[in-house]
Amino acid sequence: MSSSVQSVAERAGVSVSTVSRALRGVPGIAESTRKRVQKAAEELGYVASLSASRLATGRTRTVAVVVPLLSKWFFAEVIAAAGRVLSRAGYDVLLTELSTPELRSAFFAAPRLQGRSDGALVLALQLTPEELAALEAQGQVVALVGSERAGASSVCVEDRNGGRAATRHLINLGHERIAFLGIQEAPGSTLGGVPPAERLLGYRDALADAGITPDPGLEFGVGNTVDAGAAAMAKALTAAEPPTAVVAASDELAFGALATLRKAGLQVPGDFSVVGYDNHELAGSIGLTTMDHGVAEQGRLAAEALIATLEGAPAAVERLEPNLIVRGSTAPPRRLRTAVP
Amino acid sequence: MSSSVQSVAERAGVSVSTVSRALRGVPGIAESTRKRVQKAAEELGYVASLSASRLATGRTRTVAVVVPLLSKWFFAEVIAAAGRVLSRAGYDVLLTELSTPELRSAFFAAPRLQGRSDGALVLALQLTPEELAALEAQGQVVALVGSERAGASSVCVEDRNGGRAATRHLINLGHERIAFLGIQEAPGSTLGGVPPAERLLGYRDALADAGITPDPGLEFGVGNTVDAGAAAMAKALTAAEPPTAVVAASDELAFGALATLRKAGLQVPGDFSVVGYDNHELAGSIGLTTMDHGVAEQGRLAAEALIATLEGAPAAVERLEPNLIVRGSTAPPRRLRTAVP
DNA sequence: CGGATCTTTGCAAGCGCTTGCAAGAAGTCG
DNA sequence: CGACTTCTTGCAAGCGCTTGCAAAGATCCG
Repeated sequence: MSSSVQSVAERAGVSVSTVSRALRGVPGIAESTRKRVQKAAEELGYVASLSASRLATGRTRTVAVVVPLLSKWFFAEVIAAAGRVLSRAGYDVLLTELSTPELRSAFFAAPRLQGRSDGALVLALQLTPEELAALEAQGQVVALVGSERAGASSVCVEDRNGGRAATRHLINLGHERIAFLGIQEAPGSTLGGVPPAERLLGYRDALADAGITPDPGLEFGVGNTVDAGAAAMAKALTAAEPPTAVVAASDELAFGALATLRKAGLQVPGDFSVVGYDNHELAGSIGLTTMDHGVAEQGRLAAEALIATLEGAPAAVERLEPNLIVRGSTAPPRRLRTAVP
Repeated sequence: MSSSVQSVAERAGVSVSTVSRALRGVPGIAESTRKRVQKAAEELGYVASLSASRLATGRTRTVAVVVPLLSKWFFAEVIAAAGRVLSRAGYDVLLTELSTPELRSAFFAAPRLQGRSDGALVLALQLTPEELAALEAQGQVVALVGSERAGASSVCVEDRNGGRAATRHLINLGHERIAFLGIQEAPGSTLGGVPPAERLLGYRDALADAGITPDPGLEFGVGNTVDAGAAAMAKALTAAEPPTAVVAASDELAFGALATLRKAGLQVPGDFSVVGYDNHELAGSIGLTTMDHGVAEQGRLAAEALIATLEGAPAAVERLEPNLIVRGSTAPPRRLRTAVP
């Protein structure tokens, strides 16, 4: 169990350096010797000391995954996908949740990854240049998900196209009064986990494309929770000329919107259409039309990019195109449906 | 950056051992010396090498969190809560997802935690005695969530009481035909992440308490997903004498049930009552009556127990009592409601 | 068959920190 | 003021593995 290279060396009748090389598959060891060493190691139940080899090599074969909030489905899903890739490649996964501004600044103020990991996979946090520099100063190779920075690998989604596609879908169905529920961080928060308002811009693009004059009164910015979505939807319904459809910047907001609509006695999609964003695990069961942006794939790709960079490849940027998934929450507005039986 | 104790020692004009002790706050160093050393360290941007101190001490100050499936809300929530406690106590969190039987057996077959962590926090997996022994043989202190084993700390929920309370709530409202949607692992799966059917037993207890003869045709065992819940609910509705309420063994199943009921045109709670189990983050927004069993608290308590054990305390077992949270998905059955205006 | 060329192995010097032990400095007390 | 504590600090021996370099053996070829 706690046997050392020494003991294996003695048992196999070779030197420690031979044991080290044999067990790690370093070329330059006779196959017969290697076998003998492996046998001895096995008989002794030998397991190389991680700390010792890390100290000697300076590499940890560990990747830190840094995430703003673990309990959100999106992050859990990305981490899971990235984790599978990483552990298959032999990397350990160190988890760091930066759920408050204090934790965030403390994390970047001290060299908290130094000697702990070879690379960092940073999800969603919009890193300041200083923060990125801090990570690099700690010897971390960094890969980003959901943002882009010079010098780091990243995978991001063409959210503007996504917002546009979601909105265009509604426009194509005949909707003209379309609300937008956007994600906006609480004013005081410096967590900075929210990506720029690309989705909102896409929404405006689509309206412009269709020659619809945007109504600022139909754009809402709220926290990314079901309840916030419900509240915003309720407010939207009180407009002088209420919308007939809504684009939500996340499925969670959309779930809230659906709850409000149901409570208001409006049929979806009969009276009102809803399109979400994320393709949340529950979106399918609920029948929500939404934008899929390959959440698991983002994790996978980012992990692969990070591993590649760790093994010497240059940093790479990957852009994912979101995809509209039409389910049962969207349909032509009632006005048109009665006209066209 | 990559300065060593040496350089700090020289700069402060002391020996390396003094630096080591000064920086770690070991008693027996004059306050003035400590100050001087700290200053030197700071000026040099010195950060102690983790691998080196781990090698020297034999402790990693890392805890492995082992979980069957990361992307389920329950696990993410537990991990998040545990992670906060652990990192506040200065422990790193190493994440291991055992999402398939192959990964599980590979994990326990090799000493994968040896030298990587001091302890393991194992969620939901019902460890075999051999698996637990394997972890202990690797020098891990282990704490369990959702199961109980001799020699390990654990926190678990009185699920039988929970099932009973959920069911009793419906009985008190006047329901008599009550279905149960239970969680059952796929037959081939050896993942073993599912706790024993305590909740089902509680359901039967409650029926027995009320003198209702249980109808095996109303008990369903399915995978723990929204869709499975929806399907099972659909089947339940086709019974010769259909139920008027259902107890679901998880909120996810309950979400599925709600979807089916809505699709079937049944009003909840007017025509049908549903009670879930978990108090899932979305349960509140959806208005689901459910059993809360302090998910985050389980993580917190388990992490605290693990830390305590790592610091020498004996293993401890904590039992949580689940709590009924009444929301809008339960009401007296229609028969009664019309009788009692 | 002898020297040149590979191959295979061992030596020893790290990697950077911790810690038991002992020595020197300082303080205490009768 | 000297013997005895009590504090502080340094020495040096690890912790267990990796790796550059050189030596020893094996192989090859004219």
